[in-house]
Amino acid sequence: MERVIASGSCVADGAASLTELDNEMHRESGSKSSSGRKHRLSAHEVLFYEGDRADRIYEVLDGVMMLYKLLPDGRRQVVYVLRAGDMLGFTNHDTFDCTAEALTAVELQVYETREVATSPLLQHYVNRCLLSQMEHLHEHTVLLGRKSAMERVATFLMSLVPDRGGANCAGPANRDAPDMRSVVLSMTRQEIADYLGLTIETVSRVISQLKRKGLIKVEKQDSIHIQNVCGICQLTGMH
Amino acid sequence: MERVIASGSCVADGAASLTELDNEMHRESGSKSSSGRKHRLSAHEVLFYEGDRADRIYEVLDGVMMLYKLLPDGRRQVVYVLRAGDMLGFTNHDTFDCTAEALTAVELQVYETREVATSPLLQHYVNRCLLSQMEHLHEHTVLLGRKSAMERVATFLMSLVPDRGGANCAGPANRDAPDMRSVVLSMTRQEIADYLGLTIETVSRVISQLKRKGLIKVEKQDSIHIQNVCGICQLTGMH
DNA sequence: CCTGTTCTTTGTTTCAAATCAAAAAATGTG
DNA sequence: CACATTTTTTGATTTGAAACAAAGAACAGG
Repeated sequence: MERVIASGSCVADGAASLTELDNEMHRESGSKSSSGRKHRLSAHEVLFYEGDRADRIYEVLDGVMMLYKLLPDGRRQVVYVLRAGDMLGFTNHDTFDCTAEALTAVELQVYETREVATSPLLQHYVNRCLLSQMEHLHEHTVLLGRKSAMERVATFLMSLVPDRGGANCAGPANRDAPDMRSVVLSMTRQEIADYLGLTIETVSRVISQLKRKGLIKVEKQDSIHIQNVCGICQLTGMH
Repeated sequence: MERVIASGSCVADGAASLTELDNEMHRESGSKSSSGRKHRLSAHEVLFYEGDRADRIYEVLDGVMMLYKLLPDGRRQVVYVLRAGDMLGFTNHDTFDCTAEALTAVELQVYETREVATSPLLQHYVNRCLLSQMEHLHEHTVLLGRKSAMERVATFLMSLVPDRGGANCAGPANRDAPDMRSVVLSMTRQEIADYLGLTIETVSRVISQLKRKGLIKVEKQDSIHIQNVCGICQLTGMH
């Protein structure tokens, strides 16, 4: 992945299949009138660029996306990671303030802006998403402003453990044996680094440290087995 | 100011005077039915603590407030600075996720949660605020994750220059001679440090550097004369 | 106006993470 | 499956900001 400092260009239009029924992933208010189109992205495809005209909002039905911003010299900061149920694309202005890129293959529900304005149900759901994102951003602000590299990585890992790091966790995942969980990162080391405000080398080193301490086991690059959830949790700086 | 790691306790109830008319500071949709109460805080008074039950939301009519979070060991991160027109207190849950403290004397408009639910006008305004805060948090995330100390302070100063750092700037302020502006910080060095993810010493040193370079002049502790807006702007990392 | 307190600045030292460099794994492709 | 490419890991060194320390300014209150 080259770190181009591009901008402009827009949605890579894909198969806009009119899909069956609203998936039951919504924790909130059952069905949300499945009038809209669906949109599919493959991994690392860009949905929209910062500065593009904003005319629709999206709900992640499946897969993982990220929002990021670039500085002119190429430094990147991932500002948000979106998973099933999360919404993206809302803005105060008529342009997007971040670039949205798929981390994995992604399925999206597409809503027109006016569609949101007319549906109170949808509006309510969008609002819930906004508030939940805001809260998460507050938490992430603390991470970036005040936590050590080890604390950042530990916090990141905990956020992937179902029912431990808030709502935003990776898929179904196994919650069988206590203190023995597997999490799927869905991000490269570089993406994790750009999310946690670190370098790729530091992320790698911290993961190695945790491995050496026996707290985690790296199954695949992308998949980490957390041997000791409590141990990791102690390292987040929050306990 | 001692850095207590307290929590609990609640709103220091003050003079809930029923005030005249809606102030005309609202850029949005003229009058917002001035049914509500007003609330006044003096500098460094806490409006609510993280974890307190959330039952009302507030609009800053005058003065400056901050939202912050504490880690158990006392590290603090200021996650947002609120000025006239900004709203605070909305949450996904029934508790606040941050502590809200006045940086200066503050006047607030108080809205009951149900009040917001019933007024479409108010709801619309709250939404605009949410989106604008979100956008600002994204920008601040980049600052905390990727910018140097110098870039952080320069960005902070620019945010206080009217019509240069987005909406969130200090009061009316003078926009007379080009390239000659005075900004009021409304924050101590410690508060700035906790906002920018730095230490008080680093903030002080960077300000001294800017002083030596002749880009700024410190009038009072709290008030900085920006001699060369372009110069500071070049240092934000965004140009 | 003096006096204690708090806040800010400046100097010195330390350290965690960045940078630079290169080997080792993993991944993809003809 | 061998080869080229990308990603990750590990090592050595540098560096920017933190931590520690202390002097100097600003401020509050009697």
